[in-house]
Amino acid sequence: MKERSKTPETLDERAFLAEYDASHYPHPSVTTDVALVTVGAEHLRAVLIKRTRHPHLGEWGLPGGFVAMDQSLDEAANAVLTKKVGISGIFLEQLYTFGNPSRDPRTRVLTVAYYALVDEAKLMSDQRMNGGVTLAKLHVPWKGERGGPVRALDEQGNELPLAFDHAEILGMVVQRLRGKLDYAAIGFELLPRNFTLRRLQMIHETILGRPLNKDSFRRRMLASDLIVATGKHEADVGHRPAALYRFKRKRSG
Amino acid sequence: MKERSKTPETLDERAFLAEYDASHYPHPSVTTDVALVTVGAEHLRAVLIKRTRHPHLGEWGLPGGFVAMDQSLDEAANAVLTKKVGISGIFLEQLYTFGNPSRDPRTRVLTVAYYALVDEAKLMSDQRMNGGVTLAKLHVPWKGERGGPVRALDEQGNELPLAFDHAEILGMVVQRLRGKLDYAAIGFELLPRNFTLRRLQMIHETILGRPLNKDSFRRRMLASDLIVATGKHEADVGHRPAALYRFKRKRSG
DNA sequence: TGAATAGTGTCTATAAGACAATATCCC
DNA sequence: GGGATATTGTCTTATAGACACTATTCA
Repeated sequence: MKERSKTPETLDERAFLAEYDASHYPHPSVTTDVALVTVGAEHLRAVLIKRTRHPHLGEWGLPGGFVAMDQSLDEAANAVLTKKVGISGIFLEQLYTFGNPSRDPRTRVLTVAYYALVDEAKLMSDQRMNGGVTLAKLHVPWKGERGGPVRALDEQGNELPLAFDHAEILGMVVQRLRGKLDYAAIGFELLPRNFTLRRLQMIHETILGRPLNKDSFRRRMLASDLIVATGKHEADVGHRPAALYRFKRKRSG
Repeated sequence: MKERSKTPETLDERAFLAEYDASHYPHPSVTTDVALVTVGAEHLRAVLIKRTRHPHLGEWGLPGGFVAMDQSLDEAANAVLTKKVGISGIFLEQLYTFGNPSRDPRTRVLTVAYYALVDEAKLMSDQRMNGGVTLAKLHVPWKGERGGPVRALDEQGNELPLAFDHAEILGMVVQRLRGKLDYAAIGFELLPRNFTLRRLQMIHETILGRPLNKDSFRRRMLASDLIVATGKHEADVGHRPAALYRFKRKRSG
């Protein structure tokens, strides 16, 4: 540390201030928005909150909040989940940072977007979906990993207008999920602890938006070393009960 | 639109201000850092600039700069390339946003990291690598897509100490490149317009850090519909000259 | 001609898709 | 037993890796 003071003290200070004095520049506001995604029977779904303030009052937006000065981005995203949705301890990963200068009409607001994954049963178990909070169905108007905005629909299939650039953010979430599905263990984040291969396949099909070959899917999963048979089986299903599997957490070594 | 004004005007204004008045909160500084990467004979390489200011004076950092209030993040990253390295019109993509509160000892500084890819010949053609700017060799101490920081070395193999969290950023660049290589056309960004299959394979091998099967690589590339034979061949190579190929830009449809 | 790498052809192993047959549960 | 889905097994096809062989250039 001491070697650095070879440079004259005055220069050090001048240089230092030139870069760090925040008040020299106006700074953008920084928020984090979290797309909390789950997979229902037929659709990808995301938690949306009805805006009670301008701008985009009455439209639907992702849960979000400002990043505090002493908070890491991950902490800020976790805080959004806890405070706005009342859920924690789930898969959460940074997605992308959206910074178009005109994305918020008030002032310059960057948002560091995250996405979170959760089993639908866990999400619905508590009374989280009350007035102003909904679990919208996502309609993806493109195939494969092409990308682009998605639409949000309510139970009746009515369009829920999305605030800001949140349709883009949700679109990128779908794109990311489709891309990661093959090589990352994200399907399991959307299922309860024990699950059948059929349920897992349905998760994959819903994310990808296309049917998968059953034989091949089963073989790949069983060969993947990602899941273990629990020895248990379904019950009360009206047909031969399927074996229940569990996600094998990555080897501790 | 008129329905919204059911809410009293005063509430509108109060709500509006509560969210938008920037001065209510201190805001973090936001910079963008760009990892400009190329592939040399044996190594991945990245452009580094020697810091002439505190903190981390004398260490090496990625080219970077503040994001201006009227600039999109992409524009800010492009401006960094133009102003700090004197290059433009190359592949540039957002990587990740780093926001650990202690990553910069001065004040809270988020950085939206980008990575850019360029053909080594194009980079070296001009006199860009002068005092304080170097094209460091990257040493990746992990295999596959595990991730983690990488080290920067000069021509003699001496360690170039990296400032801030730039070793992590470069590590994530390598991770991203390895992940995208199979399904995205990024290899071509690192080559001149015309190239041989062998050169393309070397690019892939350098990025992945492992040898690839020649027959299989050639077959995959020729079947991929991503490249076209130009009809031309190498010259003056001391052995049978290889056919030159060109990247086929995505169909305009 | 020899060194060196490009390019072709063939064989084998592996994984995916298709399909048929059998198993097991609830009603 | 009948309905419904699980699970197993076999066959076919596509792709990757291995290897042998031929082709072409410069020195």
